[in-house]
Amino acid sequence: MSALNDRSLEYVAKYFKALAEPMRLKVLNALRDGEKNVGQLTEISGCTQANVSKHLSLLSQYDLVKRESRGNCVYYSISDPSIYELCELVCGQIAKRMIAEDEIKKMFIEADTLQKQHLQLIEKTA
Amino acid sequence: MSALNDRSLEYVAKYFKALAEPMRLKVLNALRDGEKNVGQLTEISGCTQANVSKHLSLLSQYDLVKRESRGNCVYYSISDPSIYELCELVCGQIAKRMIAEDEIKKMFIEADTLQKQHLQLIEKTA
DNA sequence: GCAATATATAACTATATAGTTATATAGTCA
DNA sequence: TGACTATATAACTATATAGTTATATATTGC
Repeated sequence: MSALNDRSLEYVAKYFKALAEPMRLKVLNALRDGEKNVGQLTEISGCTQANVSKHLSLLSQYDLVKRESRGNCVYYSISDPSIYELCELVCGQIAKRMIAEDEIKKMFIEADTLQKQHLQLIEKTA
Repeated sequence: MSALNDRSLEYVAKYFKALAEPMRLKVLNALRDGEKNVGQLTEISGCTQANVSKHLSLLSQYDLVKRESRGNCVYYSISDPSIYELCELVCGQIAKRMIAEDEIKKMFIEADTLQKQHLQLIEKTA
């Protein structure tokens, strides 16, 4: 990453872009416990078969998944488990942030409760 | 990543999306050796100041960069160096692939050379 | 206060792409 | 061969956003 030229940056960006889509992450997540065919992935993802096929085609283009047709089904599987490392790094980041958010939320709720109690107290004493 | 709900996937996807842009990667890359102000980043990136500002604002939103204004300049720096781990993982992937591509290219060039030699041979013997 | 500089933002255009429906393609089994 | 099932693709729409220009907002030094 020290002296990446524009072409390489372009390449890296495209790779990230392949992962920058909830539906594709859902598909990759579904493939964690082994290969699945398009029908299964369609069911899991909850969107149309056409859409799943399109996403799989893109993932396949970036070698994120392997394609193997057996019978009249096509089975997809993770081609390189290191993508999960990526996801875990990101999830780590996000977990940190969510915890922070939760703490902030709690503080707000506590503050809110305190304020309400305070107002009730004022009402009573009035 | 075992049981990520849709909201989390959305979150992860957005994080990747922040990294899925060549110009933003260029900026992050430029920040490897320490903080830089918007002017410097504009010069390095080779695009307009407005565009750099917009990208910085997005990176800032995802806590990928820290913002600090001193004087009438605003200095940005990497807020979490673990993003470089991400980039290195991706670069590793891409390096592998580029080597593979190069090998394929070589094979084509060799095949091409062979074919030309073959055709010349045919011409001569004809 | 006023000029000069640095950064952010608003408004806009152009482009990419996620999702849809409809259709094409390919394999299976009768 | 023909019906049936599974997958891929074409054509389209809607939406998001990268980049642009012009302008607003700070901050500094006079």
